[in-house]
Amino acid sequence: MKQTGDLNLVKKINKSIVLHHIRSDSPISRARIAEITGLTKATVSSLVNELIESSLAHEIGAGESSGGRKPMMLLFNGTAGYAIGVDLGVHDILAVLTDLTGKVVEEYRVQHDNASVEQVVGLLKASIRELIRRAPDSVYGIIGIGIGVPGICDENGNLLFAPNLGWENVPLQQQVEEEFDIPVVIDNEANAGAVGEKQFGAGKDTANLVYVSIGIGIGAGIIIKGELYRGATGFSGEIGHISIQHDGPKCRCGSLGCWELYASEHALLEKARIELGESADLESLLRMADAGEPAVSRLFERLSYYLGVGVVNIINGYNPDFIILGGRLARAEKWLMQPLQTVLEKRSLPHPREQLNVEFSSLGDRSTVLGASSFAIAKFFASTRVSVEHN
Amino acid sequence: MKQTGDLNLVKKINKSIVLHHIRSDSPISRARIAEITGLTKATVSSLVNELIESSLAHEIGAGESSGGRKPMMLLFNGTAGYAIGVDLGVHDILAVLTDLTGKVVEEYRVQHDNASVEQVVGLLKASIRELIRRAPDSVYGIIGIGIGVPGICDENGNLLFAPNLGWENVPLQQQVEEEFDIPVVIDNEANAGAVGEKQFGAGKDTANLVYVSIGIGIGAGIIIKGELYRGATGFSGEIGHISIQHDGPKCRCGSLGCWELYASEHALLEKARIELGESADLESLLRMADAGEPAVSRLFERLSYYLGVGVVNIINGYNPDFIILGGRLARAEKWLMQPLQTVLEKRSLPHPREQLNVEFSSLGDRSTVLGASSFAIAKFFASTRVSVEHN
DNA sequence: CTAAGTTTGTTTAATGAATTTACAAACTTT
DNA sequence: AAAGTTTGTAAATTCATTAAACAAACTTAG
Repeated sequence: MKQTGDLNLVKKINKSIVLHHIRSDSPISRARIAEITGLTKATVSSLVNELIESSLAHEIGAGESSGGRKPMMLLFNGTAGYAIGVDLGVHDILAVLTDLTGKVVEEYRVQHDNASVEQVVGLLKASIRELIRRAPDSVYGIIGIGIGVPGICDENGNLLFAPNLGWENVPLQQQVEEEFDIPVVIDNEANAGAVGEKQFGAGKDTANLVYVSIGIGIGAGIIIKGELYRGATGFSGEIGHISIQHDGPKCRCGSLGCWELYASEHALLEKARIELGESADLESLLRMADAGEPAVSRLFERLSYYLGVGVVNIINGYNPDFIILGGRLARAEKWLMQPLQTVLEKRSLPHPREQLNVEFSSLGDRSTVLGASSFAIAKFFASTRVSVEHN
Repeated sequence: MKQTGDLNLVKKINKSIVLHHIRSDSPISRARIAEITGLTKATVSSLVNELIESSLAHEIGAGESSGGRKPMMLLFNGTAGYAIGVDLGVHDILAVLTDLTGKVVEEYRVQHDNASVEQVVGLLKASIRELIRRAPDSVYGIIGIGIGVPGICDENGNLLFAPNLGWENVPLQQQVEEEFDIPVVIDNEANAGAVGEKQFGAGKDTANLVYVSIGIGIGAGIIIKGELYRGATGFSGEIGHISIQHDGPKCRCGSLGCWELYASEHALLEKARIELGESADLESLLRMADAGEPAVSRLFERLSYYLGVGVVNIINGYNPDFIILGGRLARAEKWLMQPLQTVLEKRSLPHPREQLNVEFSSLGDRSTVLGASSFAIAKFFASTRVSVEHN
């Protein structure tokens, strides 16, 4: 049912607002918070003191006077607890331990051969266990685990379908929650990546962005007005299966001419195998391009073109003001960026484009883990203390 | 700045919840509202009495007892005020006067030849003036005007670009507001249509739907979790310009192979001209198809195919659970539905499709006006309703 | 037909979070 | 040193919700 209003809600809202400012505008004084929120100084004072009480904020001493008594500056206490973010990849697992600000303090990587679900989930749990072991002591301990997966999930944290892993219907959240008895959030790796970029990457100051993850397949995470947008059933952005050629080759999804048949890493390697007469991986293709092999540069150029076609569709369909390209293929930025820009300039509607920015991810392969950890932190603040939204 | 919490907000929230139930579950008793909202009987009683005070609800007598005192049933007072909804078309204007429940009480239609912006806006104002003249007396009078336009608008109600009208940068909201001194909302006709369908049409029980308006161009209105979704810049869903053939014919938008080049009314008529050797309008094509002309049926069949290709893109990209096809081409439902369904079954991902429904609009050409009027009503309740005390 | 139980809706007192007003402490400026 | 500013806390007030009590209106069991 819908949330009704009462004093509890009022306090929750205001505490959330106060904490938000301490988190994002720190160091900041009580008086300044009162000024920008419109709350009275008394209210802010009381809420801040409760936050200090619960170790989420602390005073760090007096600041500069502006003509009167010196303000007592407040800081968010990022080390009151720690979160774990995991990127469950098709061939490897990347897990990080972050503090409550999202800063990475420990990292753990492991390859897997994807032999069986049990084995991979076992490795996943082992990674988490290792990071828990390494976590510093803190007031709240490990407050949550976020996992980004290469597939679609439902709202209960079941991994419904992960084609590139070959998994179906794995109750991942339940399994991990039972193991560690810590709140777990599962979401698509592109959604996590979008949040990661929004929070820590190029999209920091943007309320509307699309993160396109170009790996073996293509996925997208869409953030509108600061919030992750999921489709009707909780998983959206199967954007790799938007057709860019209605009579193109058949895709395993049933449709024809899907974008991901043209612009994914898989598509690139396939084309390379055909045109170069031998199979190569992305790393060697990059080396060959660097060495000045024209056939390979042409491959990347062709890929950029198709990438651009799909990105134009995103622009026209979703109308973001920032597009961030990530995933494994982001390493080829050098070869992709310029031709991509050309396609966009030629093909996108003038109105949406005006204020549009396109960039490759600056977080390397960490977009997803950072976003996943961010999910865990958000859940902690939503359930325990206060709800966190806005911008 | 963000809204902080105080007692005012609490009351506003709860009053809004109570009114919502009176609007949608009426006739309903105070006790029942308390039961389903979780508010106490005392609170509900107090809020209901204020709503009655301000003429938005009234008592209609006792209902059936369920083993105790008979409940006093409440009704929403739909005639406390009236709203005007307008569909500004490329060749005509349709305007309606509705009560606060959205029920149409007066209608006004007029053709226009789109000679100049001034002339058409003049006709628009005349239509509104006529409906205001015809409006019954009421407590609040005309509470707002909503206008659906065939183009993209910004949040200030400026019509930025309407290609099929040939208009650019018309401050429509301002012009109409100045004329009548009544709050005005401007939005895209497809957005309005989506809201109309959600409120009064096939999409009543659906939280996630896409309304595709297939007219001279193609537009879409997207509703996610009951709310209209607009892109970053306040106008989204230029879905007609998603490319379904990356190397297709050039579109005026700059891209190639846009959907609307294949599946709009304009595309159909163009194809008809070429294949039949003479130009015809939609109405005559429908007559010819009814008369059994195989060349014409083939035209519709071909159109359905392209329609399907784009709809599959919508399904994969937005993941709605209801798609409603409206606009002028909805009249061809008979010829389009079956082949369209075939394409969808063949081409869409299994997961999204499972719970998907596709239907043609049942509101005829009224989806947009009803949605537009609904915008006006929503604006009234969002701004005025709660602060109607102590006038 | 009466007594007991139920349901509805109002009244009254209590709760608690924010606001308003006042004020002390700590600065800067003149 | 006096005057003015700024910060943060304290006390009193406000007000919407809740909780508890209750009267009115109705049904049902015996």
